[in-house]
Amino acid sequence: MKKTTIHDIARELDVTFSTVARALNDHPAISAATKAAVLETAKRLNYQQNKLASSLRSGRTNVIGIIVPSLDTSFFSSVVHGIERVMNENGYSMLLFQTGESLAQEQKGIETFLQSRVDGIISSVSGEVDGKEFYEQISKRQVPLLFFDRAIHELPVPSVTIDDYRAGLVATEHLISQGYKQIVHLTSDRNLTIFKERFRGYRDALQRHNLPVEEKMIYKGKLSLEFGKESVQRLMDSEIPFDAVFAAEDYTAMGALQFLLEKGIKVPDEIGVMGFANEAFGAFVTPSLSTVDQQTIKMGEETAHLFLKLIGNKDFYGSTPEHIVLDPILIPRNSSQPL
Amino acid sequence: MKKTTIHDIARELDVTFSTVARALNDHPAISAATKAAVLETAKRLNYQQNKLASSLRSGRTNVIGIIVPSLDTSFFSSVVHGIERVMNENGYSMLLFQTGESLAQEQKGIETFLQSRVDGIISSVSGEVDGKEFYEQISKRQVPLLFFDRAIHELPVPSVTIDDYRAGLVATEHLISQGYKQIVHLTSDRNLTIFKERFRGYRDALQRHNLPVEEKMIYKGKLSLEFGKESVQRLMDSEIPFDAVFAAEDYTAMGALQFLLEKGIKVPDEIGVMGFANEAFGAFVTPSLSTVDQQTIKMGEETAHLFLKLIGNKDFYGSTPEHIVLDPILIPRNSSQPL
DNA sequence: CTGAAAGCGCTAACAT
DNA sequence: ATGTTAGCGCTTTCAG
Repeated sequence: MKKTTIHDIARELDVTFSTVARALNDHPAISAATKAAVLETAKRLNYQQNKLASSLRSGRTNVIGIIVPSLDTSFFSSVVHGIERVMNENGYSMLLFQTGESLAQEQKGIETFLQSRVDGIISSVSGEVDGKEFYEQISKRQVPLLFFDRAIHELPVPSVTIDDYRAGLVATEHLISQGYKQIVHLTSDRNLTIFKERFRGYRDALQRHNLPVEEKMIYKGKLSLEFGKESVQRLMDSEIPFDAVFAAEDYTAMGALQFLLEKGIKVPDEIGVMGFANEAFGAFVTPSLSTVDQQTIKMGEETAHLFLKLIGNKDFYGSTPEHIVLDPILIPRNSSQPL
Repeated sequence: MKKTTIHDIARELDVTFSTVARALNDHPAISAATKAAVLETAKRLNYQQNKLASSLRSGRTNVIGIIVPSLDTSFFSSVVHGIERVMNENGYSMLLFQTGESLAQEQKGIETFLQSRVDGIISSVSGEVDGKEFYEQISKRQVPLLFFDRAIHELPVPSVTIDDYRAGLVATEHLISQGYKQIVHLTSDRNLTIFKERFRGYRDALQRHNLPVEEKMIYKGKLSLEFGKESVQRLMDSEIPFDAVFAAEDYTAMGALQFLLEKGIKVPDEIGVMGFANEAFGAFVTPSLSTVDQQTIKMGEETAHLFLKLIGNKDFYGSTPEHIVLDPILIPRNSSQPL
């Protein structure tokens, strides 16, 4: 069963294929009668436009490429969910690529997208990317590029992020306002702006309230349940006094929380715990985990909307890039609020 | 800056474009010297193959389309994660489409994929699809199709699922083995095989152990935290005696669990609770939630492997479809195990 | 309102 | 080992 083309429809109706093409694209200069006939025949012959041919000729694919570290993370899958919904409503398809935080994969993804002639690329860069050269291969080709959450700030590229500095600040100030004074910070060892910003917020909050910022209170590692446990274990082993833990990610906070409870320490009365990301489990655990919400779906939607707005510009890289910064939402729960 | 094509490379090197094409595709009949020269020039001119042209001509896109209800669900995003990783390793790109459980969206996704000439479609059908006609538009076009998790069993299409019947059976038998005798089942009102199978397992487990299967113990609704709470509320209001709840999904189980705890009922001592899906929160809540793991990432990987295996066949629809059925893994935790 | 013709960038059969 | 040629199925100018 060969595939139906506009030539087949043309032959049936005894018109030329270019008339058929116009009818199918709802061209104004085609009579209603012809359009109806073409549409009917197309349906009857089970015609499906070949987008490859159409894109090759027109230079537009209506496809965008999305690069994320991993979909097996509620943060990214939720943002992608938001992006896809909006882009889809606006006639775009989405090619998806996971990097697994590897630079080689990121390179492969970009190349694939470029070769597929996507109309734009939306990326949240992996932890291994540093320097701007890497992503310049995209701007050199004049392919529209947007970052979300993890941006490369040296590059004049639009982005949608949350205010991680403010998030770190607000989270820490919340702990301080609850009476905690010796606050440990657990953060990532990856070289990512988001974590540096959260740390800056933590640091500034302490300073603002005349609390010391101490090396021994800051732990870096691979964010995870285990890292949270280990860190608290190490703190206790070295008998460093602390009365609260602010982790840059919820699983890590959860690890800390679990370890504390196992050791019979009362949370939040003796030690307060604060996470980051608003994972689903936070609301369900006991004590419920205080955290910061990143507005994931909104981030995706805003990213898509910004893309749609900018794609109209003839000169994407000529205009100064727009940066949308979403507000983090503090979600105080029981783990950080002693009576 | 016009894009470089094989013609540009050919001109530089004073060969024909077909020599360049061959060199680029590592054709055996091209001298090493020419290949090297072509590769060097390609790199220098920043050449990127145009996959649209190549696919249009060759009839293969190396793109597969994935249809899922929503990425904002840990189950689906996790499976997609597994599919993407494997397909990507094998040179495929992935177009992603979310249906939001809507038939109209599902239709749109299929059409887009067909028009994009994907090499295959992997789908987990939405709750609104019934009958096989819908998906026959794909088989009619001879485009390889695979189902995962939610399949249409009337269609001779390969699939990767878990044994939901067994899962329901094992989960219920576990409850029975723990001494529970009046087990409520909370399930979905959607017309999906997965839920019917879980129910069948529940029913058969009761019958096997000479326990009555009663209408009043079975609640159908939109699976969610709220539905879990409501159902338990209603049970208590109508004073129907029960000693365990088996929900077909973890959030629903969590709702039931929370409501019971709020009412001062001891879980698991007075009432046992069992969920389904092994959501992250289950391990963290108190009491920890017993559940059934669906091997999501493995499901994705198996789906991809099956696809890769079958795509080789010249006659996809000629051979009897292979069905891979994964074993559900019972994860007994505290919510179902009284001392 | 419709037709004719060119060409997007590549693959692949057929030559040489 | 390389060149020639003919499309893949469409969009888009230029004609009429």
